[in-house]
Amino acid sequence: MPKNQRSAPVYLQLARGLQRRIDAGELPAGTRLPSEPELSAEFGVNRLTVRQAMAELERAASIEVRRGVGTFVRPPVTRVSITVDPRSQRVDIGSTQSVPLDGGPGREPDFDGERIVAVRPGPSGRHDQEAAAHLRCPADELSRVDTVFLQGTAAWVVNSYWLLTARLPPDLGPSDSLGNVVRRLSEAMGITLEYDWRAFSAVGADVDDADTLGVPTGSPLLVREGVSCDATGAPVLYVRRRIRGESARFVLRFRDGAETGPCP
Amino acid sequence: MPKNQRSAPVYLQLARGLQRRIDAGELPAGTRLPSEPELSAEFGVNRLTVRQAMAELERAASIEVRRGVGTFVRPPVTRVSITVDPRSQRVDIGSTQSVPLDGGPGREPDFDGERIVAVRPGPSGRHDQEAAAHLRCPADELSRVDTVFLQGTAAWVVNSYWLLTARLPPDLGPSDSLGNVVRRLSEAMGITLEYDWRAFSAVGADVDDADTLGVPTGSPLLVREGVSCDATGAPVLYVRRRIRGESARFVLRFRDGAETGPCP
DNA sequence: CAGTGGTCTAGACCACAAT
DNA sequence: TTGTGGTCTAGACCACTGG
Repeated sequence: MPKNQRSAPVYLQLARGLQRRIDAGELPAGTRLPSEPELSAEFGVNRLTVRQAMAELERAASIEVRRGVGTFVRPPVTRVSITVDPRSQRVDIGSTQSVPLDGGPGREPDFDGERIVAVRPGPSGRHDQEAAAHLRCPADELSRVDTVFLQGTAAWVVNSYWLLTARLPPDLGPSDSLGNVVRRLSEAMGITLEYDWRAFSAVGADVDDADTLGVPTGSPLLVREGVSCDATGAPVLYVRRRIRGESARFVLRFRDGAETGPCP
Repeated sequence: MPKNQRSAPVYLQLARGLQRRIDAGELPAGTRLPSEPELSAEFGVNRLTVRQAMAELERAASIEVRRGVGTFVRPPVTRVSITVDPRSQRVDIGSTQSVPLDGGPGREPDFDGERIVAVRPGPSGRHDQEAAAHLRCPADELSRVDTVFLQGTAAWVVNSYWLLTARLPPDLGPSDSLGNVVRRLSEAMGITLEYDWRAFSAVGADVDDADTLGVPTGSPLLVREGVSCDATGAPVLYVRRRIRGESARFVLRFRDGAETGPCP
């Protein structure tokens, strides 16, 4: 319906054709597609062109490519819902959820929780400026703490905290693990943290996050960021969480009672 | 820091190298990168390898590739914030915002608003099952209304509504435009719609949405979906909005007063 | 081992934007 | 017209997975 000039590139035609067959149920979830050489021969195009089409579908999360094995039609995504009551403020939105990672059976979680991967005093990256603006202080007075939420060996959330270096607990270090880092920080600072604001947005994974999360660059991530403040309202902590797009969804409920239909 | 087996592919080394120089401010926003043949010669690799690296950075939204012109370092994203008061329920979260599209100067909006692009009675796609589950009715009794939010000629939101075909206003059709479609539907049904729930998640653009929004397949989209119900609490309308990731962010404020620091 | 997808090369033609 | 990025080919070697 939308754009339609001249003829679309071959790889797009191929991708759309396959996508259509997937949508129609003609290629149900789990189906193995023909191998790249086979498709290449079948459609009379170069293997690279086939690969380009496959890359489209993979980015659209329609197929899963397994090296050395084959490519398969993906099942529809199932997300974990993290429910938020819009009336009760200061609820800790989705801080300690345990989430079943997709990818099927056979995953034995050997560790669940938040793990610190880096503590960097001083400016050290792309988001320091924003953090400084949100916390209304110079960027060079801030430290950044990076953590991941693990389930088993796989990370499903990467997390960055910014706070004044002066407030950073000295005993905090990499490979320090387990438990709620926010609570840890809050106790170390002797402050009760309150929510100021939280925001939701979507970004593509940058090269680093993609690496940490084990997803391709540009993969959709759900970002939840915000500022926490002390009892006087002074901003103390800026948090920026990047969650694998397929993993979670935040839900706001507006009606009372146990209105539990087949909701999210 | 994370993964590090053997040596990374050339295209990744190249991409990371450039990304590092961008992050360091060595290649400020707006800088034009050398052309593909130039980079190809400079690093002694094939042009396709260079292109693969470029594709990585483009998916990471670090660079912008302009056909026939060149590739340029992107400025940091600036989002429009759509603020939500978590205490006031049933507020219409971000329904009628007008948003300045990125991409620089020279865009004269000739039309802003919601425009219907398709009205399809009966099952017609991938999300019909979910819609039916949310509305607790058979999928073949539902109709789907697709709309886009335009600014000028560019779409920044694609929207799908599901409701009982029996409730669909007969005078609703494609190229029907302007105004708030939800209000229109609500009036036609003679029902006051209330929020049941709304959820936020991130997905990659599928082939269709990518086409409509003019973004590459797999681009991060912020999804806001939910169910509206009538006064008795019966689910009536399921909405699924896909918003270009770079365009918007939803903000929840938890503190009272005019706490307007350099917030989101 | 054979088959799969992942990377890379060399070369070609095209559509597009600026001049 | 020139130079840019977009598509496509033919062929090669590799790393991984499974039996």
